[in-house]
Amino acid sequence: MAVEVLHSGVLEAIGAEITGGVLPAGAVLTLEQIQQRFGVSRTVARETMRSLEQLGLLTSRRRVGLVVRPSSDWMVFDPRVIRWRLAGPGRLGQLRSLTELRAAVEPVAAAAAARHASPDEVDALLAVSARMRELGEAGRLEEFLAADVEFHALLLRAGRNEMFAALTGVVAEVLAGRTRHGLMPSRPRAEALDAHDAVAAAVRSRDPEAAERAMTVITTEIRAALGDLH
Amino acid sequence: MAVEVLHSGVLEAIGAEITGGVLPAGAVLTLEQIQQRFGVSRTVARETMRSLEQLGLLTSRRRVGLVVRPSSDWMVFDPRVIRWRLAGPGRLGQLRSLTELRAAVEPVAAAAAARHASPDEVDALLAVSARMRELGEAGRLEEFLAADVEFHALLLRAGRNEMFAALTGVVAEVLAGRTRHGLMPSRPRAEALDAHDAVAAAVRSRDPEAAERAMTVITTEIRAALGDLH
DNA sequence: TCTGCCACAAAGATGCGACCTTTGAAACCC
DNA sequence: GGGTTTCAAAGGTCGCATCTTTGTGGCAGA
Repeated sequence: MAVEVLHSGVLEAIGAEITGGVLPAGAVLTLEQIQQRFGVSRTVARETMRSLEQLGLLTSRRRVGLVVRPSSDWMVFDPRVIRWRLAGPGRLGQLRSLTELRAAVEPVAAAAAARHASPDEVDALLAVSARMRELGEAGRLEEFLAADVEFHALLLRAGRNEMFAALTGVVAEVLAGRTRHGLMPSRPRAEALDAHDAVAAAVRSRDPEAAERAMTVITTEIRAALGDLH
Repeated sequence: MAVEVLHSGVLEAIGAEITGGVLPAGAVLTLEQIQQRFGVSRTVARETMRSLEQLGLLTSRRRVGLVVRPSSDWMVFDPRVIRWRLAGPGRLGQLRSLTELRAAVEPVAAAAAARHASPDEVDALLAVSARMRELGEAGRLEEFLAADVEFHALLLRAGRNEMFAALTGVVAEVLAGRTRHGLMPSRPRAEALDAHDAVAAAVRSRDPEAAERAMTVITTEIRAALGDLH
């Protein structure tokens, strides 16, 4: 990340504008405009355009320009798109739909983890859930968030399914988003800590059903917390 | 697809080689090689490289070249990556992981559809499930597949959750993949047809739990069919 | 001989400007 | 008025020049 190339800056700017609704579907850009606005060469403008095209944010048409596509065409699983949307208006809706996805996948992933996790992964899960309890009870929210992310990442990877593992980034964004938007109690609830312990314990005892149930407790609580914001 | 630009051809070729394992993780390409091998300009080689980079298939490092990344870094939700992998070796593993994802998401999506589907969508679901029965009993597999894809696409969209809707392409690929690989009986099983009807009926009567149960019947059957191939 | 610093070169990153190709749309003809 | 032709706008491709980063090998000192 350190040495981000030129192209990225332009991408970030336009990507945020499109996902944030500043540039609505149907709006038209041209390479020329991009070059002038950002003071970059055609090469860079073109590469940026290609990136945006791959994200489904726009399509390029000869003689017309770069046309912004409707949100239904966006690649909403892409981490960048998720980040932009969580940073813009409509972030609550985004958080809600992501949370529903989590609620669907994570229980099943927990069951898979109970079947396939390696001994090392089991140990790591237990260790992280213990750490979550310490940090949570000490009110160290920053570190608690990091541990929470690690817990879910471990679990998703332990299921030995690359599609689940690929959702690690999504879950991390959701967790971070919750914290950023004050949807977390100042001290994690004891039920949440217990549920994480229960998931880890179920994985250790190779009990898929128990793991699934315990994870469902977690996702249900999260959905409830989001629901309160209606 | 008609007017494919140059850049796409190169992308397809290299993308397929990487995802197919011809170019293993750690392999190194250079822009120069790409230019010569495909007879394209540096611009095209660069744009291709950017595309592959966004898909997580490789990273570019100065003084080194374009390094192929391990499969754990690939954006496995991207439709192109899915298509390439289903076309190459390891397609069965890919089909299996995608099916697990479906099994996790679709029941929840069915429940969401029961809550949020519009009257038009309900009608469409009922119509398509009826059509599936006709086509299935007539043994017209091609058309049956198309109707099947439409059914699941409708359902995913009706849940009013963009993340679910974004999985339409994944489901379509899985269904098509099953048919292509002879995992479908020559005549769809009556239980499957009944289950689709049951999902549609549950959505009509706004019964999320019933919709979820009925969809679980479908996904369970599919997983069983895949399991037989061990 | 081993260690560390430095210069060189390889390969990507960026920039430019010319020319090609497609295509929307206006001008024109029947 | 409708179909056809012409034109120009905007992306697509190209090749080359220059800049920047960084791996590597060589040289010098301990």
